[in-house]
Amino acid sequence: MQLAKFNTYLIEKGGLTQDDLAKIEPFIKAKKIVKGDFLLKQGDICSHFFFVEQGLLRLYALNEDGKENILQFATENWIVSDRGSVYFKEPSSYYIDAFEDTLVVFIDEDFIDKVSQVNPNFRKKNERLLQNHIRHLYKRISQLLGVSARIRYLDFVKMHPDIMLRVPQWMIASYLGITPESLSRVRKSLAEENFKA
Amino acid sequence: MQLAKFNTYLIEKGGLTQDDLAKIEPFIKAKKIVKGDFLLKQGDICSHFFFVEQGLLRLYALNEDGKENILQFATENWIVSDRGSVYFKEPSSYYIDAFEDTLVVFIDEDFIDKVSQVNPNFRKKNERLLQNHIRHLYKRISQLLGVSARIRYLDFVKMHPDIMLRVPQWMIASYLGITPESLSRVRKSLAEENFKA
DNA sequence: CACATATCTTACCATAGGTCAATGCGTGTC
DNA sequence: GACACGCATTGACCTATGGTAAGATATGTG
Repeated sequence: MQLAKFNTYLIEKGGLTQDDLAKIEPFIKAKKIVKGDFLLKQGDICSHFFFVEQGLLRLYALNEDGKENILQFATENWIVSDRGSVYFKEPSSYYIDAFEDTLVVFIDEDFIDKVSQVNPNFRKKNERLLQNHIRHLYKRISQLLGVSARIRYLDFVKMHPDIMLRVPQWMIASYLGITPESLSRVRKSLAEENFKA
Repeated sequence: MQLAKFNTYLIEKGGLTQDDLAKIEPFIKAKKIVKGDFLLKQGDICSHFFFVEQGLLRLYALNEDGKENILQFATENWIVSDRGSVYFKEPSSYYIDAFEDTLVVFIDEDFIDKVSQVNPNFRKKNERLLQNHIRHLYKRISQLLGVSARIRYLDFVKMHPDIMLRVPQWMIASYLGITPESLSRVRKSLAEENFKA
């Protein structure tokens, strides 16, 4: 299986060398999953981090009325998981499924330990990635706390133009925390303003 | 300066021994700050993680109309910071200030490296703490996406009864993403229901 | 005590966004 | 072409929450 992106990721973000890569190659497990397949369901204990080599995954929760709240999209080079569930072996509250046929690299805690043995810098690099992830989550919370749906949408378009093109609008609405109808209205009002201007 | 809680934290959460503690003691910097003091302002580069030995800090953003959005409270045994700013040396978008007189332990990147040299397990433990933190942030996002103000409030009361008693209601409203007036109404309606029941 | 300041509540109205139902539109299938 | 399906839009109406302004309450300070 060709895992060009995962290898590049390990080199650029994880600080590994080509030599290191050769050593850890045996530990790498990847699998092709098809659109609609689940990698995690509510109640399961999440066993892996999932790196997207090619395709598109989504992480979401269901609220009491059965409505999906999309917490994250993961396209190429993204890692998605219920990290809490992996680390603390607790049942997850979330679902992860594939919205496109997706080539996924399965990363377990063990893998991180092994890579760290091969290259001790890896743990520190990994820590930086986590800190960066936390930063993004803060930004998202900050937006949800104090920013209108309209602006959140504009921000999403700017930040994730690629995802815009790959998922239906109702998923973006779910990610933004509004209904598809509301998003449609926001888009209409934006379009009208652009026309006037 | 007595740092009983920080020491306990390093032992219990960081996996250090008493011996380790003795070795790193010289690197520990703590400082008493008074109510109203800032540890971080928008535009600054955040230089430390802040461990609260005693007192109460808050992390917040200002939106365009100058309204505060409180991202996090930190009471005893909590660490708060703009981690992105620390790690990537970028200007912060946030403020951190003290709402009570607070004894703060200043932790820099260097400190983490030093402790890791003394006890190599520390880095891995630290990673777990980060993953746990991420889990909480996901929970918060999930709530903001799909849960009413009323339920978010009830959840806050259950999760943080201590903070309830130490900060004014308008700060809790800010943390929940609503106005103080709305929170007042939520509380009223809850009170009425309890009276009926 | 008189006063100032901060917080919380209440009442009234405004608005963003939700709900429901109908319609339209594009694509795939037979 | 005819139909079904998933998605997006629209309109009418509803609800939660926001905005404003006025009191009420509490606490501190001279």
